[in-house]
Amino acid sequence: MASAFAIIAEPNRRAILRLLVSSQQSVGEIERRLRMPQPTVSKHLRVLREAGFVESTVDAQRRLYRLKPEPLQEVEAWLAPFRRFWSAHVDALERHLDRMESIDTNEKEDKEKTTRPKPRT
Amino acid sequence: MASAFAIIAEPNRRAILRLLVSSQQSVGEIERRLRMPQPTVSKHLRVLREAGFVESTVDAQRRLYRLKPEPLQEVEAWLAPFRRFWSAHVDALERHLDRMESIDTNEKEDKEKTTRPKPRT
DNA sequence: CCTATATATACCTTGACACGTATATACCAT
DNA sequence: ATGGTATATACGTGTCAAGGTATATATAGG
Repeated sequence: MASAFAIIAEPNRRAILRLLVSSQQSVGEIERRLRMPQPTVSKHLRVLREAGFVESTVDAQRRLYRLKPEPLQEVEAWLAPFRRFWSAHVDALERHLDRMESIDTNEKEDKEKTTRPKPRT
Repeated sequence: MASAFAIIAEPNRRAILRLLVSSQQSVGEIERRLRMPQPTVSKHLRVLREAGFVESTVDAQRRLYRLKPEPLQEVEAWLAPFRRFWSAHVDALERHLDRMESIDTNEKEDKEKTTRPKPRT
């Protein structure tokens, strides 16, 4: 059984979860809104369902999927101890998110220029 | 460039991050505390460093790694919209349990059709 | 310089997984 | 039953990441 973290590592699954925050959706609605092939949607929904992120009810031929809270609360719980730590660095987040927004789809692979050693103490 | 979610999908990396919450650690300390082979530690630290989760400073032959807040704050930011849903869900659950309290041992099959999807084009 | 210690990287193998295409199943209507 | 719609699954394929082992780099001390 995969951890909640592995489940939300997949961008399409995160998109589905975000979409379901507002309200439950049928597979077709998800497919249309996220412009994702139907088998892809169904397969990701299956993963999400088996991991407890969503549940479904039948409505004629449709299946309506909606969120279940537990797995994301597990992530939340893991994240909790870090909050004390980063409360001192709030302003740094906005700069970081701005950078992420502008870079976004950029894929850059750097060779070995990692950390410049600097004497400490 | 992998997203923060992909980075924390790996259990060993989450363990390293948890360990660094308390204070900065050298590679050897991480290796010993988590009982993880040294190349494994170094490789995960490299991934964490390139993703901005940690930074290092040199102390003689040692490298001391410490947390950086931004990527986990990004996760936190993504998680935020779900928190409203959780509280709503808890409320709904309580109302539901109140209803079930009077009905008690009834089997429940829900067939609500709240959203009526339109046929596709 | 030589050795020991601490950390990083290279190479290989293996397994997981995401995607596309095709097909199967379920349900409704005529 | 037939056809149409909605969703699920099976299969083949390519990619990518994690682990293990061996080795390379850096630094301290004699």
